[in-house]
Amino acid sequence: MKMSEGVEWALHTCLNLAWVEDGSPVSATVLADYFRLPPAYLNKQLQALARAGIVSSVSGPRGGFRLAREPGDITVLDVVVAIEGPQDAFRCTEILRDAPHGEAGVDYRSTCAISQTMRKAELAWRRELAGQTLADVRATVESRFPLVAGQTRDGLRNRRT
Amino acid sequence: MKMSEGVEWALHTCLNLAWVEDGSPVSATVLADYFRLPPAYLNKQLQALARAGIVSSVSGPRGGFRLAREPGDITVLDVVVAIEGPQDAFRCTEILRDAPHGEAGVDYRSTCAISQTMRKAELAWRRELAGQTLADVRATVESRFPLVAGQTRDGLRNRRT
DNA sequence: GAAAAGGTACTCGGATAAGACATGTCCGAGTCCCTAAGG
DNA sequence: CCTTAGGGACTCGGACATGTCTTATCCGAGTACCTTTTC
Repeated sequence: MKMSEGVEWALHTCLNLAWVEDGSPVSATVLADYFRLPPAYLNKQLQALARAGIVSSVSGPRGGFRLAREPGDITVLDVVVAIEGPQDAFRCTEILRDAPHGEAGVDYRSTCAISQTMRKAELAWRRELAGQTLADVRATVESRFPLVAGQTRDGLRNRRT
Repeated sequence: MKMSEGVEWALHTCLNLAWVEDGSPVSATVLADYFRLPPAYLNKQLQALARAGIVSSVSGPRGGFRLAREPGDITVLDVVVAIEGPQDAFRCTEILRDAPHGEAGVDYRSTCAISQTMRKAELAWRRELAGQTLADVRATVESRFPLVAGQTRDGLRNRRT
C-alpha cells in the first residue's frame, strides 16, 4: 500500500502556488525546478490537478498554473483524490460470494463486517484530510517559520525567465 | 494507492480460523478452497501472518494453520500490518531539502506541516483498525447472521480430507 | 502379538516467473509576444 | 507614427517507454502416518 509520490509533489506545489499573492501563472518548469523535480512528470501531476478543478492552466508564453480556488476552499483531501483517484485503498472483492453459502444477489460490500470496518477506517482518514485546507497548512507554516512565505515568493519569481 | 488483495483474504481467513472451536490446524488448501482462492498464493499470505505471530503453522499431514493468540488479542490492524508491512502509505521524501533554502541537517519528516498532516490522518486510520479485534468482528457477524458460525465450521470440516 | 524401521503422502516454506501499476520521457497542439512591413 | 500581419518561441496536453511492486506459481524441506518386517 504505497501512495504515489506525486501526492507529495502536488501538495508542496499547491502550497507554493498559495504563496504567489498575485494570481499570475507559474510554469511547470519553474515549479519543478524549485524542488529539483522532473519537469515533465510534475506537469503530468498538474494536469490531474487541473482536471480536478484545483488549478487552472494557461497556455503559451507567460503561461502556467495557478490555483483555481481560494486556498481556504481546497482541502488536502481534494489534492490527494485528484492524484490518487477516488477509489478506496481497500477494495472489497466480495469473496464471501464464492463461499459455500454465498448468494449471488447479495451486496456483500455493504453487509460484510470486514468491509465495513475497513471503510470506517478509511472514512476517519478522509475526515482528517478533509479537515485541513491549504489555507490552514499555509497558516501553520507561517506561524512556525515566518521567513518561508517570502523566501518561496522570491524563489519562484527569480526562476521566472 | 491500492491495498493488497491479500489483506481481504487474510482477514476473512483469520475470521474463519476464529470459528474453529477446537484449535485443530486447517491446511491452506482447505482455507483457500473455501473462498475458491489460489491455494499457493493464500499460503504465501499465511506465511506472512505466521511471521507476524498471528497464526502458528504445523507441518506434515493433518497440519495447517491455527490462530496463535486469542481472537480478542488480534486486532484488524495487526493483520493489515502483517500483510502490507509497517510502512505508512505516505512516505515523506523531504523534497523541502532540495528547495532553495533547504538545509541538510534538518529532519523534514517531523517539521514539514504537510508530512504532519498526512501522518496524523494515517494515525486516525490505524486507531480505527486497532480498535477492532477479531473477536469484535466475529461477535458482530454472529449477532447479525447467527447461522454463519455453524455454516463456516461445517464448511471447513467437510473440506478436510 | 508387539515393536520398530522404512516408505509414502501430505504439509509448510522460500525461491522463481508473469502481469499491473507507478514512474519517467517525448513530441505535438495551441497561444502569446515580438518583429517588421505597409499605410 | 500607428496598425496589422506574420513568424517564432514557449506553454500545456496527451501518447509512448521504463522500473518497481503486486500477483501468481512451482518445487524442495520437513513431518506424521501407515505399512511391513522382525522378534
